[in-house]
Amino acid sequence: MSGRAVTIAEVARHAGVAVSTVSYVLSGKRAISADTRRRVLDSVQMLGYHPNAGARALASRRANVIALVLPLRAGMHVPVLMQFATSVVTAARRYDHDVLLLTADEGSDGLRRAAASALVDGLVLMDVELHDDRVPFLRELAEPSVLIGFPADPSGLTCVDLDFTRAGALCVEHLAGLGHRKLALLGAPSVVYERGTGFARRTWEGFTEAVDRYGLTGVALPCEETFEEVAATVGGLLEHNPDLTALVVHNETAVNHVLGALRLYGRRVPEDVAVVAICPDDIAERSSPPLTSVLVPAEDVGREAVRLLMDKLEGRAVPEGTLLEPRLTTRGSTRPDPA
Amino acid sequence: MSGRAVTIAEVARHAGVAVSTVSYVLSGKRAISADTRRRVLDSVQMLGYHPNAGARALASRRANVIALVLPLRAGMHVPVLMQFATSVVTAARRYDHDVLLLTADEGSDGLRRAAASALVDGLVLMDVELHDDRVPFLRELAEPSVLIGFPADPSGLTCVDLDFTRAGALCVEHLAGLGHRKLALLGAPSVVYERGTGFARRTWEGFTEAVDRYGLTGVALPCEETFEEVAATVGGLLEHNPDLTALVVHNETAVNHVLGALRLYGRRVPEDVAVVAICPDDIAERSSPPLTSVLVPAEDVGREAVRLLMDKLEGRAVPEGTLLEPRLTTRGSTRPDPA
DNA sequence: CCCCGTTGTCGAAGCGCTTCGACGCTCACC
DNA sequence: GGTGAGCGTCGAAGCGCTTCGACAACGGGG
Repeated sequence: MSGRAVTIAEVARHAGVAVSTVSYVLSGKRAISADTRRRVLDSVQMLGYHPNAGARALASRRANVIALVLPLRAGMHVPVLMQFATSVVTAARRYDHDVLLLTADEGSDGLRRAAASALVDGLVLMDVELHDDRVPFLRELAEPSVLIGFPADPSGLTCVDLDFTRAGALCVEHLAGLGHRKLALLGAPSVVYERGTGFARRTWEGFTEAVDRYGLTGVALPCEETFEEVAATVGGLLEHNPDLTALVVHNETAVNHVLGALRLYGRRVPEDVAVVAICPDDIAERSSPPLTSVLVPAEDVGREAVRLLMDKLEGRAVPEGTLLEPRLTTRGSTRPDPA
Repeated sequence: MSGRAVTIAEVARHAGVAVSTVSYVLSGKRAISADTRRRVLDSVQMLGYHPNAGARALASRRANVIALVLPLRAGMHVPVLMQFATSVVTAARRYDHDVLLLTADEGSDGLRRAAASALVDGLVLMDVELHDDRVPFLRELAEPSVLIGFPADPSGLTCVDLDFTRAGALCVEHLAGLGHRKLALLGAPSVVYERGTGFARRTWEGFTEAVDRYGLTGVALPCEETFEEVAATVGGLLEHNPDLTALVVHNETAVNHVLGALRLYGRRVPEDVAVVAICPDDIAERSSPPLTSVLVPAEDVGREAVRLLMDKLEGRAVPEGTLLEPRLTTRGSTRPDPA
């Protein structure tokens, strides 16, 4: 543990073989007799050998590290970010890679630094915005990258995300199936739309498109995140749309405030108003009543992003865009329209 | 950008000096004439040279990377974790270090791997529990580490945290100063206390101690996180303690439910019940009314952890325990007791 | 005027690993 | 019995950097 670290040379000596043989045993890049392999592996075990990452990176021109670039400011809900991060780490470990954490506030320079110094072999960027400075840079970069989220022009890139358009539509389909005719979407705070964050817009479009397709009436509004603003929005909505029977909420922070506001205005969920949320499962489950929801499959997206990056690292071709199919879970907040 | 990377040898050739001279210019470890320095720096600029991290690590026996170990499951509020993480990254960058992200689910083995392979020079562990498996391991480890949070026995380690005992006491002092005589603490979910998470207990102790010291009456309860459980807890509390005028809430997730429950029971904040929260500022500000709060200074804790780790890496002595002083911000949820 | 301490620079020896080419075997095949 | 194709192993050449010791060149003090 302490003192000088064990080197491959010591393992070789201990096992009575050449250094290169140890290397080949460990990498499996050449055939080695079962007998020799055993001896080497035993020595590795015995001496507690761990290959030096720097030396390995230098010689093999592969750091076995990928970068995970966090968004500067969360356009998405923070716990979801965290789920992404841990799922990326877990997935990367399965490919024997580690994860270097970068924040977006270094901008493209940070990415260049990490890539040019061969600190990392590839990059995963989270929460990419529609018009992101780093996108042109990534196109030029020799190191492969995968984006979580879609920029306005995804050509020449590799992007993964939940299919938010489908998610918005799915909510409408569920509600339409229950007989609701008049729906509303409460979305992200308006600043998020102005910033051009893709997922918020895409949900909005999916909602609108499905409402039209089913011949329903629907209204979509941005939604701020303090209780008072939410209450005002919900109040206005109910007042102007007395026949409203269903709400789609795509705003993790506000969703509990929405339920609070409905309580405040004496509307029961789901008897008077049905609610579908697009949010992580834990929020949906912890609400009262538990919410029918379409979850953001952070886990899956992270894993998929890593898989795509590994494919690119191996030189395999990958699709430009990967959209993950949303799944809706029915819980207590939706029920056939009583009307 | 693409093609082979620029090496120090190319810089040296371009500047007409020896490789070692370039190295010394860049590291500043030997005196170099202003003239030579200029030439070298120009060449670096011109060629877009970035030292190869692996080679540097190999030769200097310093990776210039530290590990950040995320908790397996959040005992603390997730957004706070994220703040920690970004502040650690930002602070590390100021010392010219990068951050490798590890999850706790690899346990001690993961730490050993990262340390033994010289991937990282030191470790920062988040959300350490009172009886953490990794603690004995860290004591033995040659690489220095800093813990965020205190284990039961912090001897031989370096730990940083907010002084939660003081935070609990500070809330009581604030309320006592406003004339409140009968207080309650709503804490973390009971499972957190059972798990032996230090910060939850310490707040509890600080609260209790200060209540005694001021000769007040106080009751402390764990608090679950669904609206219904919170409402039940708050309801029971109000019923059994009709003279209760103040609440301390140390549970970021539940705090909005607490406010909702108080609304539900017709108690106005702060007229009927004063509320002090221990939570991040953004939650306190976004509540209605905005909450008087003691914030968890994630930013400061992360920065301090990195500073301590850098000190250890340089061989400087550091204190075993560092407690950060809490600060209370008065907002709309507390006001002199009307009684 | 000589010697020695500074200052600035260079060359070369690693750091610990991967990988390439070489080489000695064994064995199947004709 | 000769030949060629694996198979298993070895030695050595780097990978790109840091750092140590050496050494000119230059002054200042005796």
